[in-house]
Amino acid sequence: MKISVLGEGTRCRLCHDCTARGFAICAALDKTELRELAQLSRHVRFESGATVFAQANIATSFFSVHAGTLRLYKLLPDSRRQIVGFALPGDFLGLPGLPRHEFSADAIGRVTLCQFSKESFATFAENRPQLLRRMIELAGRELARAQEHMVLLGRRSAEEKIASFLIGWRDRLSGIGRGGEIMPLPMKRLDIADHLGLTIETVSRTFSKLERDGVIQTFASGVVLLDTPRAEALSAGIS
Amino acid sequence: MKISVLGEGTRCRLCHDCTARGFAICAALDKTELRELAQLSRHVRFESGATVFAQANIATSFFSVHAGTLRLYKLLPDSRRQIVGFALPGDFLGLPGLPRHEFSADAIGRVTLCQFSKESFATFAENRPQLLRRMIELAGRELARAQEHMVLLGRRSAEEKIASFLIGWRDRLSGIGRGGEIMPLPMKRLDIADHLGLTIETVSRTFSKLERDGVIQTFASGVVLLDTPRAEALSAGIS
DNA sequence: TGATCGGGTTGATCTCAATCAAGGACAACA
DNA sequence: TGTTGTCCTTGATTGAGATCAACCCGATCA
Repeated sequence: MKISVLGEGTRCRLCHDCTARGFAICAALDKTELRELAQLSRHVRFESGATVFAQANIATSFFSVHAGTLRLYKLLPDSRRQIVGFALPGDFLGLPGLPRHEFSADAIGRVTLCQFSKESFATFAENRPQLLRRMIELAGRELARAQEHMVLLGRRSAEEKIASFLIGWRDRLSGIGRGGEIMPLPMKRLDIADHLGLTIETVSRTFSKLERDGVIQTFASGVVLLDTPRAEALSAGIS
Repeated sequence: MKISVLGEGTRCRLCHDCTARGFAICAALDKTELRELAQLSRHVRFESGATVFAQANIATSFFSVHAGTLRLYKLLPDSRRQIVGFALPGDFLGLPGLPRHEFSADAIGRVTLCQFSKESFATFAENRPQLLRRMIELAGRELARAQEHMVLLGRRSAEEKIASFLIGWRDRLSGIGRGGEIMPLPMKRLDIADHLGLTIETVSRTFSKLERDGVIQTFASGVVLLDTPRAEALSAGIS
């Protein structure tokens, strides 16, 4: 496995001016606690395509995404794949109470994470209601996102799916201060297809259609929303 | 709204020999706390079809299901519907951190719930790590279920969807001690369709096919799994 | 310079589930 | 007893997206 642990010296510096701290689990902690938690963590890096953890394996760690994007997915025995989400900086991976990983996670491009042993994190959190409440909050937000995605998978057309995906991605990026004219899409067409319950061909055709209709413009570096109201209408299911 | 609040006298009796207590959040509480929490709750009853709360409304209460089944669903503006789940006794409804209801909930048959004001529940939970951890656990379990459902919606055939649904329903019922030869399905065909991303006709046809193939047998009162291994194989995606 | 490869696009055809349409079973009720 | 309404089933047809197939483009490399 392509995993490299960064040196001890890097640890605190990373935590100190961590760009993800505002939205990560750490937001619930004061300075002292932050330092204490940093002692329990190690920073790990994964190169593009590397698997951080695999579905059904015993989960021994929690992770907090520091930089990069991950795809989180479940596989069926015949290798059909459903990407249940993409993780961005600030996202917390792992759930107390479930002994095994519920999905696999791998890096899209280079990724760095804070890794905590489940036990030590649990001990640390045990009597810190503020941190526990923060975990509930993050879990709730994740659950809301999952439910919204069920609507997409169960009840939307291909065009609506792509539009929803783009609007949702834009919102997530701007939520972590990465908004901008041109929106990077680090994942491949196949990832998008497996996220939206489509095939790669349908994704490609739908991008082409949206471009032909003047809703978006695609570049190697990402996508620009030309007709945001139209995209938002499609995303909302008005049409 | 068809809502009736049960008398004060009923309150404690219900809590005392509550059939859902073992799997509800209350499982995290000791006797004293349980009594204290009971003070904050009121028991409410909804008749079949009544709406407990509606999507996008301000959430002022949390609920814990005491008896009955609810459908939890999201609507698109043009009235397409996705049922994101069914709630059973022990399920907790509502999430701290989100001001509005993320979905609507209504009763399938008669339902009774424990209702808590969000504020008083939050105050009660504030410094009870055990309760907070229990909430994380329940949220995590719910999230895992949501992700499994995404696989179903995005990557499974109609036949696999129905088989998965039946197996999942069986497991949930047995998880709350309601397992049995004949499995009641309180929801209508349309509910199943809107849960699985199908139409009512496809659900009906697929039930017929599974019955023709000797996998299930349907009765007015529910369904019997005749060929469980076959149903489980379909459910797992092996076929 | 050409060969190879991964990722993406586009066209032709097929298929599974949606849609359209009709009718059956059963309960509630006048 | 017939009427109405709800829920479910079944058949015929359609259509959105899957599948099959070909090709494009840029990067890498011999």
